[in-house]
Amino acid sequence: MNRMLMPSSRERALLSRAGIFSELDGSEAEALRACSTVMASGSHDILFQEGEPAAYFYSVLEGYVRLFRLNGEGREADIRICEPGDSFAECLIQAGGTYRYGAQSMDNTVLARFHIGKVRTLLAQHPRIGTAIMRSLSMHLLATMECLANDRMQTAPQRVAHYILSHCVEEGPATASLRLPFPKNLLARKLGLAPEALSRAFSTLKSAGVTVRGRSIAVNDVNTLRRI
Amino acid sequence: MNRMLMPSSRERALLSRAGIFSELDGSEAEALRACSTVMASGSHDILFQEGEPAAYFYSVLEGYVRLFRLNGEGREADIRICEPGDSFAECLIQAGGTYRYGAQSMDNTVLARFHIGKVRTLLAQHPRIGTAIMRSLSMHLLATMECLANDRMQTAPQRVAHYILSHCVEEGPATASLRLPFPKNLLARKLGLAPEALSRAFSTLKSAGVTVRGRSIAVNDVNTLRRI
DNA sequence: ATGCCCGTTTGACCAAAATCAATTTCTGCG
DNA sequence: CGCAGAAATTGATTTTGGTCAAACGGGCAT
Repeated sequence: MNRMLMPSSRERALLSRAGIFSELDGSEAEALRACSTVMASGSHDILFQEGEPAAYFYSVLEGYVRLFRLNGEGREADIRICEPGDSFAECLIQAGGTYRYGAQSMDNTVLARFHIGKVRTLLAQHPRIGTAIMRSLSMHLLATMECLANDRMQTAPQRVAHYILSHCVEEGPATASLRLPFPKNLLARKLGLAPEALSRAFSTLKSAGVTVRGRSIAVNDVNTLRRI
Repeated sequence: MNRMLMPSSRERALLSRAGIFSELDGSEAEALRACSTVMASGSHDILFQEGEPAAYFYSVLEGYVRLFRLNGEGREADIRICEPGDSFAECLIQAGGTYRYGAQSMDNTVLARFHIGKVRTLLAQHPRIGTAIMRSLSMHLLATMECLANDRMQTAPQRVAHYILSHCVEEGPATASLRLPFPKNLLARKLGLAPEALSRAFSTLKSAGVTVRGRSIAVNDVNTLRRI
């Protein structure tokens, strides 16, 4: 069930996690904040479904949200897993009408939602808000294009290796590690894999020096992993 | 080899094919035109490669351009096939630096290229140019998300059926047809399939009433095709 | 300590598409 | 009209990942 939280300084601190604020000055951020509310949702809550009229775009403050498409026969595909700081559905500021995909919380989640009509109106007086949205759209577009390219070009072990290499922290001359901030089934969804396939990919990568313990992943030699 | 064409009223007519102009008024369009040049390129010419410093974004006026990613071992993936009216690389206005993918002409092609730095400067005086770019980015993002979802959720025959249904012109009560504006191997690239797989998908769809003759595709019953 | 539930792993089987090769068809040019 | 080259199709095989089922492990409640 979705619940509204009252505006407060805690809310303001939460809102500052939204990436979209990151290059706005005080008055710009205040104007955008005025179009937003902070809300909480429970794990597995549906935020919106494909085809519903689009009133808001969103930013994840805590937790995870998956964006997905259904087909008419019970199948579905994940399109994107949104993490804290990430926004989604802001493309509807310009491409209006209805939501083109569904959104579901995958955890107890706190989000900001921004009223699309109000934000659209703001852009005339605060063009740098438009710039922030343009940057956000650009980053999402590049990330989605990269995801499509990786799906089309790489095997499951290569996709997992690529993910590890992009997210790990180097420690020694060749070692690195990563702690997943979410369960492995969310990583599987992010990479467009079934959980079984992710598991098998990790198993395959053992011979390339990757060790998995729960959500902790350690890499013995990043150069070996780059050659996968 | 890329060649510059001199500004002329023919060039202006060509430029008006760029979708990005479509909702701009006279002075806005003129300002954007001033940042652009029209160029031609031959089939298979590389427009830019991944990693090169990004100076321009582009709009296809005639012909077709593919956007692609290479991996280090000779494999490549098509990310998008751009058709007349389509723009690409405008995400670099905000997400600067270098090109994130390569672009290649797939036909004798005429394009407009827009100087990124000059367009960025224009946005302060002409915020509706920013709005046009935001709209363009939004459409590209939605299209790429849809493509990713279709790749993940649908078989090859379903992807082809979906393409036909989205592009055909209804004729009778249940019949429809389509003439592909490009060779079938470009359709295969667009759908993320090998040409052999596209051929087999068309063959499978024969039993659903789809007839192919060169680039012409006829559908006996769109409702059957919708059920694929 | 035990039981339950959820997440993960493993095994087996199957389907889909890639890949490789060969053949056929189509298009454009001389 | 014939030919060459490219595009498309067809056949066979391999690879990859999905699906289904079962088992295991970890965390939480009793």
